[in-house]
Amino acid sequence: MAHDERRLEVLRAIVQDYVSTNDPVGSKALADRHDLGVSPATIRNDMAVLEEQGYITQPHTSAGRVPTDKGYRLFVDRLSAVKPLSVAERRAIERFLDGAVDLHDVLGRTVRLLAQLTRQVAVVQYPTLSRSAVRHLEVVQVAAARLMLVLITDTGRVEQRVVDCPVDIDAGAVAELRALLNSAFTGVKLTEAGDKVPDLLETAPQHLRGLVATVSSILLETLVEPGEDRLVIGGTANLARGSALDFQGTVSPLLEALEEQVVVLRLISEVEAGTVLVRIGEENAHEALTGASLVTVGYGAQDRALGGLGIVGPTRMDYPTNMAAVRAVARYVGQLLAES
Amino acid sequence: MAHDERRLEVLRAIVQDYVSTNDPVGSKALADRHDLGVSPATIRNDMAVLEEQGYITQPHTSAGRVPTDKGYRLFVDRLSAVKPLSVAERRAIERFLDGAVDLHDVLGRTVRLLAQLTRQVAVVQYPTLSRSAVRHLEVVQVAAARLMLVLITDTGRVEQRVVDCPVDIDAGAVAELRALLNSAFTGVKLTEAGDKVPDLLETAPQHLRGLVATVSSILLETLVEPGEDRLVIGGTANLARGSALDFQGTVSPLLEALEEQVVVLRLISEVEAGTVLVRIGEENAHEALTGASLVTVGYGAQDRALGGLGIVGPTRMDYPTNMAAVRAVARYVGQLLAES
DNA sequence: GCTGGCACTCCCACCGTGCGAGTGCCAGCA
DNA sequence: TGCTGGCACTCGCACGGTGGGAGTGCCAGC
Repeated sequence: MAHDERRLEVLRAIVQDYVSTNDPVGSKALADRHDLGVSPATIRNDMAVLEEQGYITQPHTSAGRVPTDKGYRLFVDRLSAVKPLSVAERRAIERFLDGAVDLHDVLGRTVRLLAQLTRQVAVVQYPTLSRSAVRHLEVVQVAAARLMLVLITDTGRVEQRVVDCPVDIDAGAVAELRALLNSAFTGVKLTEAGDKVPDLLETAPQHLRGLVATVSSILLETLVEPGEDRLVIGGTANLARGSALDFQGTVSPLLEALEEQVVVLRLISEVEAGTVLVRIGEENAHEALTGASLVTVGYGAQDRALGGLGIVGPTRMDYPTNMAAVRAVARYVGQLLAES
Repeated sequence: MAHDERRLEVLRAIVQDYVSTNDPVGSKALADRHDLGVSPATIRNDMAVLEEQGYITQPHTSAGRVPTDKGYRLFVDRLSAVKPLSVAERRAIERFLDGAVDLHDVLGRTVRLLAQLTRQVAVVQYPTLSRSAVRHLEVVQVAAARLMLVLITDTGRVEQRVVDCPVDIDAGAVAELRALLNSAFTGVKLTEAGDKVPDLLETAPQHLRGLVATVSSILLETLVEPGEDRLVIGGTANLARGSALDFQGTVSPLLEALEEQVVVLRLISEVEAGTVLVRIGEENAHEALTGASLVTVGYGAQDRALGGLGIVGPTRMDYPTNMAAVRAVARYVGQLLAES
């Protein structure tokens, strides 16, 4: 029916106006600013229906309407097209990310870029260890009975662990150990590293067995485990900035949740490369994220996501633009990392 | 003169009361809450003098007095003793930091601990590269003409750089290069690494010269340079929390400055191990830090500071307690890192 | 040099009010 | 049947006036 379409048009107009002005929007303002072809009175009727359906609400009688989470959801799913970035923005992305010297630097730049582009809090996950493979394992002797294990993955991550050994180790053993570990693990996915351990133990010369066992267990325990994933966060100033109003006065619970990392990590790792995922307000089970929206996407090669990135902001945000920015940045980062 | 002493006592009382209540403190309240042995009228006279000397000020007529930056300075320098930590707090420090698996983890825990202990924003610098020595240099082939250089320092830092080479490299060359670099640089301080390059180039076999030159220059350019220092920041939620009032409404400039890192890094690296440094309000040249105080200290072995750590908060903070916390944490972190 | 008393200042919280934006409903019209 | 203009009603909010209270400076007395 034509009615339904117009109602959706009204909802779209409400979302757009509310996002840009931050004021509850009334029927008259809508009629003025949009070519809906009907009078305010008609719009009022539509609004009443939309309200009954739960897409909009009014903060108090005789105020304008505000989209609900459900309203934003409908808007994102059916009423908006991802807005292409301007040439200037594309150029800014390139300029910002080019010249990065290492993974840490790439992700640091990415998070700043994303924060600047969207004026929201930006979040970037380090490439997941669980989807990475071993490129090289280095063993460095730190003290007589202490080794440092350095894992270099094919995604460019470098992780270190200190291993305490029961007995002193001589330099020759270190070299042997290094060779053994590399021949066993190089090229192996971290999730499958565990399967290689029995073989490794068998082929290891007698005098190294104990050492190899200790080292492998540390490797598996501390590196393969999920929860070892890292997050870079930036643009928190954007939270304190305008959107104090959007979070009923205080942003500190949200900041705490962000610093805690674990909640956001769980959400951000449920991504696919290329598909932008939007979670709105109450859809985020966690309490501190009620009232906030996440826009996330996986980055990496086409076939597999190395990790996720995205933004966190008030539910009242410009979804089309932000989705575009997140997607574009992820694409560019994916390319950049594929090269190295 | 006895007068002067009592005046200082009055100043101390003002600072203490103001810090704990956040209300401008009047003569009557002072007389009630402190045993100054004189009447409010006398205190008023002292206050008038203190105000004339610039130690306190009143927000408006008929309000109580508030310490100025100068007043806090005097308080910190002469009127306060660093408050020893409670046993529970000491135990909390140990419990919090024990079980850290690597440098990243240690510093992450440190920053959370410090933020929790002081209820301020905590800042921890990675051990400065300029004061570190090379423990090991690893060279990993990433592509035909691309190497990854991994630097492991004696302070536990691991840094990586990607090096693009003009020509393809075979595996043998990589091994030779690794051996050359390690024999030249292992044990050498990063600041002195430059001096070793001429020797290195001379002893390098003909066919590796070009490669060695490329790699060394990357090493020196990107790793020895200052500005490569890193910062971990935590507890920003504490900023948004109560102290919104302390920063004339908005904390976002301060958050921006923190994320920028460079300003704070400059301040935090001017530390000595063991000596707690306090910078109050206007003393911080940078605009965004006006209105904020920094309490910093170097951590590391007794003889040399590996890096700095500290807190950032409103000028209205509990200096004695925070100074104690910062010092205790630095000491503990120093010990922890000395072991590894 | 300290003290109590006193007059004065001035912020702030409180309150009542009018305005305006916005709504819902209704009768009329295409 | 659905859209429209009109109208009465609601209610939040900005606004201005006001009283109380906390705090001060000064002064005379001890």
